[in-house]
Amino acid sequence: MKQAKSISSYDFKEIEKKWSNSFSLPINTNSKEKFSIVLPPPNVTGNLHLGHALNSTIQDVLIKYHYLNGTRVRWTPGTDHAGIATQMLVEKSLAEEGIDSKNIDKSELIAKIWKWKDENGNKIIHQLKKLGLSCEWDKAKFTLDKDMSFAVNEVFISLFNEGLIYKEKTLVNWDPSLKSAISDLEVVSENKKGFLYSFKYFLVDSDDFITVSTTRPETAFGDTAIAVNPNDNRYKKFIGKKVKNIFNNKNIPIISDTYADIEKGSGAVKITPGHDFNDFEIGKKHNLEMINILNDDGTLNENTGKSYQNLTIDLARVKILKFMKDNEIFVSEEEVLNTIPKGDRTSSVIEPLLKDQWFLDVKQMAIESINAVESGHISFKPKFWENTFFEWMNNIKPWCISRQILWGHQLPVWTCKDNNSIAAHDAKDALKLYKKKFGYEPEILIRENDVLDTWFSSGLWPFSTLGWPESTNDLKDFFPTSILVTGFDIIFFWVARMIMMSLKITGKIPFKTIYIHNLIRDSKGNKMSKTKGNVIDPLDLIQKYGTDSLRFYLSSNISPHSDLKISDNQIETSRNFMNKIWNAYSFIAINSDEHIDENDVNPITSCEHWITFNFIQLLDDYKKNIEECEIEKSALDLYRFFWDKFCDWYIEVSKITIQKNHQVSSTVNLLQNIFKDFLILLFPYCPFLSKELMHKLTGTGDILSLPNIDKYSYDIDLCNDFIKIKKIITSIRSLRKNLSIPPKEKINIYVSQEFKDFLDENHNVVSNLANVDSIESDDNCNFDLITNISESIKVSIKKDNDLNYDVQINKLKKDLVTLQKDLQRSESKLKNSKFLSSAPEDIVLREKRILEESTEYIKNLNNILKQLD
RNA sequence: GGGCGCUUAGCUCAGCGGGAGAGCGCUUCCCUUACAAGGAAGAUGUCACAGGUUCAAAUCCUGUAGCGCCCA
Repeated sequence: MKQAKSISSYDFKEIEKKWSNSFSLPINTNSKEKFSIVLPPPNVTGNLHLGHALNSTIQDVLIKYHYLNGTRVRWTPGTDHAGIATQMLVEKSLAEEGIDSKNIDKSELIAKIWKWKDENGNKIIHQLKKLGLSCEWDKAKFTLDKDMSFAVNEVFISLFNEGLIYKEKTLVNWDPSLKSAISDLEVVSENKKGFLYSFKYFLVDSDDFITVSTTRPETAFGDTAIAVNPNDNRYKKFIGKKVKNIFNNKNIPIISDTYADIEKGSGAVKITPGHDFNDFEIGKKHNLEMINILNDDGTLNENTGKSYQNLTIDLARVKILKFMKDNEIFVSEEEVLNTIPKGDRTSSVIEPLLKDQWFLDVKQMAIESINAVESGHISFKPKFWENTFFEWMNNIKPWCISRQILWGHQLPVWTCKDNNSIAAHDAKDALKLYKKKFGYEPEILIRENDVLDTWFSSGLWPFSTLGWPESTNDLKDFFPTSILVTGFDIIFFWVARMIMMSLKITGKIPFKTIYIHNLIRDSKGNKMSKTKGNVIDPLDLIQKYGTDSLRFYLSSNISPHSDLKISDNQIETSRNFMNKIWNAYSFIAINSDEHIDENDVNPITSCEHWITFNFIQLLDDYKKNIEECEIEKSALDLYRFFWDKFCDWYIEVSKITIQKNHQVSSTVNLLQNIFKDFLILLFPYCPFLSKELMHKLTGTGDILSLPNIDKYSYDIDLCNDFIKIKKIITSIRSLRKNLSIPPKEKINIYVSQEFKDFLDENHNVVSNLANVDSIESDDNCNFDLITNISESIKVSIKKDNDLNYDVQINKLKKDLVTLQKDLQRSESKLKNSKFLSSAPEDIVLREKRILEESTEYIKNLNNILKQLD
């Protein structure tokens, strides 16, 4: 062995510092193949969390792999303006300074939000960059960029002109703290203990009454009917009559509708069309009056009378219950679990409220999206997510796209006094178009104040980021994109809307594959949340274990069926793997000259043939798995190949070859080459370590294409020889262990003459790796042996009375039992004529082989055991 | 209430029609000159339960139970 060079130890921090920001990929100009991804834009308010790390690592593995495979790749990053979240955040920080945002001029507040964005909005991008991603950072977009906004307007105008975007006064989800409408998707249900109150409505001029139940007694001010089921014998006689609503002094009708469930409660239900989505439908059907009883901030309004006006709902509820009791119409209260709708951003209780809002009719777009998935033009991976997608798309409702907040894309709609509206890019255009459309000059055109739902602009992301509506080369080359990688939580919010928008606006699918990955949970399986205080910061993990370790951990532990429970142990396993690779490089470095000859890769020893064969196999599986997006399988293959094969056997055998053989250059060259090519395969997963070691090995950190596999060759017979050698080495070590022979003590072993001839050629390997002195034939030996036997390999050492054979005997006995089971199974299978006629030939042959081998094996084992007893 | 997913070694999870696997943990031995973040040799399972299909089921089908998620 050559003189040891000074070898540093694995220090990921140094490596990461050295190679940070060096992962932009040169363009594969010659390729016609294209592979493109758009990064799900994180919110500008965001901080890097493990979900981002997982999400972007998956994409990075795919991008780097496809790049190495010679494809032209494009990965566009960017950020989302996150309307509600960002505005709330800025308002909160203003409040901390003692400034109430309500007292600030609108344009001033918008300016403050922009200032915040300019100062803090790139934080998440900087954090993402730490991961070593091959995004095209210089092409990063922000959803409020000029060109993105232009695209938004363009889409809006087109949908508006088609009549799909319209304004309607209807019941919407109203967030009283935001004073804005939100979409049904942004409402989350929360279970909470509450009460179901029952009270009486007396019929007009009668002592008869109907009992109704509600969890929201204060809405009685808005009750405009009582519904009973037409088949309910108790109430049939009341249908068409009226009850007196003493809360709003109206006589309200008793209507007949199957909506009232005979079995439920009293069977009669109060109808509040102004504050309940179901009741709203009933109200429309029966032409009922709709009374709004709430102010925009959620307090009661003038329609509830002076003594209730401006009370909060909680206070009003207490008061109205007292009123019911005082007036002897209160019947009962019962504790129940009810679902409270809350805003996903604000956690405020959401009120259904009658409001003028803008909607996008997505029904037809949804049908076309379903078709695209059903026909296989777009496919989900794992496929079962398609069901979730279909379920939602089949029940889709018009999308409320207007928000009464400041931060976002202002609706490009101008309205005249006479309520005619026109959509346009700017006021000048609007005027021109208005005249053209309506045939006269409007008195004054006023732009809508509302801004669009944030998801409207992100719905255009796959094509707007590539330059649409301009017909750019990027759009031509990289749209539709190849794959979308995202979490299941935004299938409805984002994925579905991108599909709808893309099909509608461009006539093309936005992406061919949707790769849905799961969540990352804490080690106990709990969802990470700030309130629980169990959030693990990926940057902390990077600090502790290194970026490559985190990336390798994440990409090798994805599971399509279950969430990923973060585990320090497993990250450590990845870190150990990095260290192993580093150290293997040290070994190679110590034993190699300055340069590597990339063409000298002819295997000589059986081990070299074997490792070459295995590397070719690895590359094959690796490509197949990544192309199927099963990056965790490739990661595991890399691990197994490198640790179990490359290090445990190939390096160990190479040591012997290098030590014993003076002509080592071919050995070292092959070692270097396979290691170098392994680094290429590692690169998509662990870019820092790969680049560093590539740099050390070749003098350049360039990793530009997948290994050229054609230069490798192997002889399968020699591969099989090495498998035999491995087995005998293991067998000797096992025997040594079972007999408690110290590892350092050299032993003589005895094998069959035939096997001895085979081993002679490989004497060095066996004697070194099993610490064997001599290998003799057992044919004519005149003393007792103790034997280890496995499959066709039998190895013995001389019996020595100082040794204890019990462990070995027990092992052999145990083996015997297992073998007898195997034998029985094979026998019964082969006796079965149906098995012989139905099973495929290779299975039958294998069964026959097992039978033969285990028979022979058992015979030998029995003989040996007999001798030992 | 509707839908989806899961149940395999002590723990975390692969495998998804033909001889039960990995990592961590565990046992024993070894600081052997790439690596103790390491090496060697091991132990460990009615593959949730019950039926069915099949020559053959952890794997496919049906049902049951438990856990989790989504929608209402």
